[in-house]
Amino acid sequence: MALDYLSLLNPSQGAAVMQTEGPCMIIAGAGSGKTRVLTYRIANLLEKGVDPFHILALTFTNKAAREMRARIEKVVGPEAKNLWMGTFHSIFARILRSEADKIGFPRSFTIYDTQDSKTLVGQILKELELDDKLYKPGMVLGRISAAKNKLISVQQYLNDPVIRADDEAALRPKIGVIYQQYQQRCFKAGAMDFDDLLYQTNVLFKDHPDVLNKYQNIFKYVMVDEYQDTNYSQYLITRKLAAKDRNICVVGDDAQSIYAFRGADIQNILNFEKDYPELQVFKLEQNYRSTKNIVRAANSVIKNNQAQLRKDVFSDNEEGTLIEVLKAASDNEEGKLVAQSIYEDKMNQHLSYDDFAILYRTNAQSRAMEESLRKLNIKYKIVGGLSFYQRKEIKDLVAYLRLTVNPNDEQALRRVINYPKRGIGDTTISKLISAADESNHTLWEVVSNADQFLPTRVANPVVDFGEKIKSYTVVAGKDDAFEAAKFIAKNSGMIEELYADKSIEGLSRYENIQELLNGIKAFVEDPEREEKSLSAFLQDIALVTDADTKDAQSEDEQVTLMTIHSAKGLEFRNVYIVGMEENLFPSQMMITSRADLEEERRLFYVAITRAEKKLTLSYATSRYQWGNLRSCEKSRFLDEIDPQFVDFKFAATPAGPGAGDSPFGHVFERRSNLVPPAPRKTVATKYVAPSDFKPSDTSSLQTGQRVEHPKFGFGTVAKLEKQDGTTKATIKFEEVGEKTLLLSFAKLRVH
DNA sequence: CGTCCGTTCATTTTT
DNA sequence: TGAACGGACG
Repeated sequence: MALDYLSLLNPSQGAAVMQTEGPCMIIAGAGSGKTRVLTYRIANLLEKGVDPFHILALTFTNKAAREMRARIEKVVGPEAKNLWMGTFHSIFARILRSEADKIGFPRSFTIYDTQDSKTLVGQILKELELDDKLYKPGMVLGRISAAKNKLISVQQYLNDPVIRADDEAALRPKIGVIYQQYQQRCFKAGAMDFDDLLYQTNVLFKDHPDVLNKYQNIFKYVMVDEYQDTNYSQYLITRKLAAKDRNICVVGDDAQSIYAFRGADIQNILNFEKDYPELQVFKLEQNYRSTKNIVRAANSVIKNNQAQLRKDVFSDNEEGTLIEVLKAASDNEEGKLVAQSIYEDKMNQHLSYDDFAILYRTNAQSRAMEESLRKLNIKYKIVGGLSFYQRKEIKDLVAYLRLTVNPNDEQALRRVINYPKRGIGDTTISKLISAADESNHTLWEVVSNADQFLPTRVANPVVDFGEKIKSYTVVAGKDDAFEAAKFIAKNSGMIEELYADKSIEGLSRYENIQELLNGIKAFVEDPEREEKSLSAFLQDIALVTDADTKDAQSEDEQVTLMTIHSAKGLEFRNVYIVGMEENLFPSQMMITSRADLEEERRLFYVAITRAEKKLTLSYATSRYQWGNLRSCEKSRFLDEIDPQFVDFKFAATPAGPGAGDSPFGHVFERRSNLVPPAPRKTVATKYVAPSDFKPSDTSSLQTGQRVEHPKFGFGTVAKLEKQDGTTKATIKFEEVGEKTLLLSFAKLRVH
């Protein structure tokens, strides 16, 4: 039974859904039902008899891919499972795995996350003894990443006179050499970073036309979501894949391109027509999300941009309330006004805190907001903090798992070679590294043959460590991911180490490990998974760095706080955009060039169009920045909004004596009824060492003895361990809990 | 081998 | 302002 698409869609949506053959571009304004169109378009293809295995749909986030798959499944049923649908990175990681041997990588290659990459760059900088004032890992990695996204190989980078001149002008002539080292080290470690997943796919398709041909035949229909955010590398992949059948459909909105700083090239969407002269263009211009006022205000802002595709977004929704502008004397007061406004709106209009979002340009702005929300007892959540997989303890265990699957993974090896402590110090590690360098072996090869490089005494723990990892590899070869991970967590000593730590943070670290293990269990027990190996699990999580994993578990209603960037694609009933100040939004670093300023403006456009019913903008006339108070001017963007959509009444300068623009005045009066009860002074009974403190001889110290420490106070000896000639004492202190001290250093008085 | 303390540095970041 | 990192020191 054929679906009656046209009754479910407006005319332009319907036309885009029906046009299944040939190149096609859908310009989808904010809130115009883009996902709906993509969903039905794929459903339509399937209904016409196209095999789901022949359809490739690329997104930028896992969340987007998951949501779309779910929606398609609702329309067409379980067939949707067979679609090639996922993020660029996950789809091509999958392809690279099966073709890895063609480009010289192991099938089980590791994916380095940004932190691994940064650490590796840092290590290379150290080894090359470069000036750390000039060469910052983040900055260097940025250059390397930009090069890869433009498909500039190491050789091209080294030979290009323009690049060379650029780097030399910036007094950083060694970037090319670092790039070369970096790629070599990744290759040796059997690792790819995020950019490599796309870069190496291009290499694969370029050097192996037969492979390209194979995938051209598989992917008869290619679809790309958020096309305005593609970089050159992604652009070329899609162009190559679609070269044969030319059934490529891209969806995007040039007005929402906000990732140029990460290599996204807005020209990809502006020039799409040049690649495909027979292109069909559809414009989705009706906004179903926001009120007329919000949509029109957004339009009035974006029309200040020159580089854009013509479109006319409109709304048939109610007029709605005017946009409110709040003016505050300081960042703290801004927080107060926003929190207050949220509280009042919630109460007066019977809303849930889930209906509210506070958006800001920089993460640092969240602090003032959080404080004010807490004072009013408003629950909130911050999107985009460090995700589960970035926590130290999780990265530690994952490093063990990575090492088990790919022992050459240098970053994982260095992370856990002495964690938990097993007597392999920094000196030993440096020796191993230089041995690896000189003998042209991988670090792992040197570690597993450490007795050939080091004197036996120091080599022993290293060899033991190597044996341990080898035994893990064996376990992972026969058990599923859960059994293997459980074994490794226990055997490595991590569980014990974390369990011993009874502090609050220690407890939560222990729980996080349990949660990771639970996650692996769920992975293994998922009936739809074919591969249940450790390797499969690692592939799965390497690209799920996002906090988007599970969000459904939010118990209480809460206000959402996030950067504008992370708000893209989301919508909220009431939205607050805070920090509308020059040099903050637009950012100071973006006001020098027209292109950059236009990107900031698009960012503002994205922010405005998140709101369904009510939009509030706020700014402060002074703000703490890097420790000192600076005065601020309101953002030029405020003046770009057509004033007929704005209500400035709350931004008016308060009347009355002493008010004016002074940061004080009316601010003080407000403060009085908001000030929380002063925090009770916690008088800590701090131990102070007596002036006559003299350490005693501890060579004959016994377990159970009572001792005194100049800093920690009184305690009892719980454990004594002799190791390599030194003695470690674990002492239970009355004030500060358990501490492990080296007797040779600790000043103890025996009682 | 750890801990403490001083120095340094601060956009945005789907993967 | 504050967090994150590296070197000195017990």
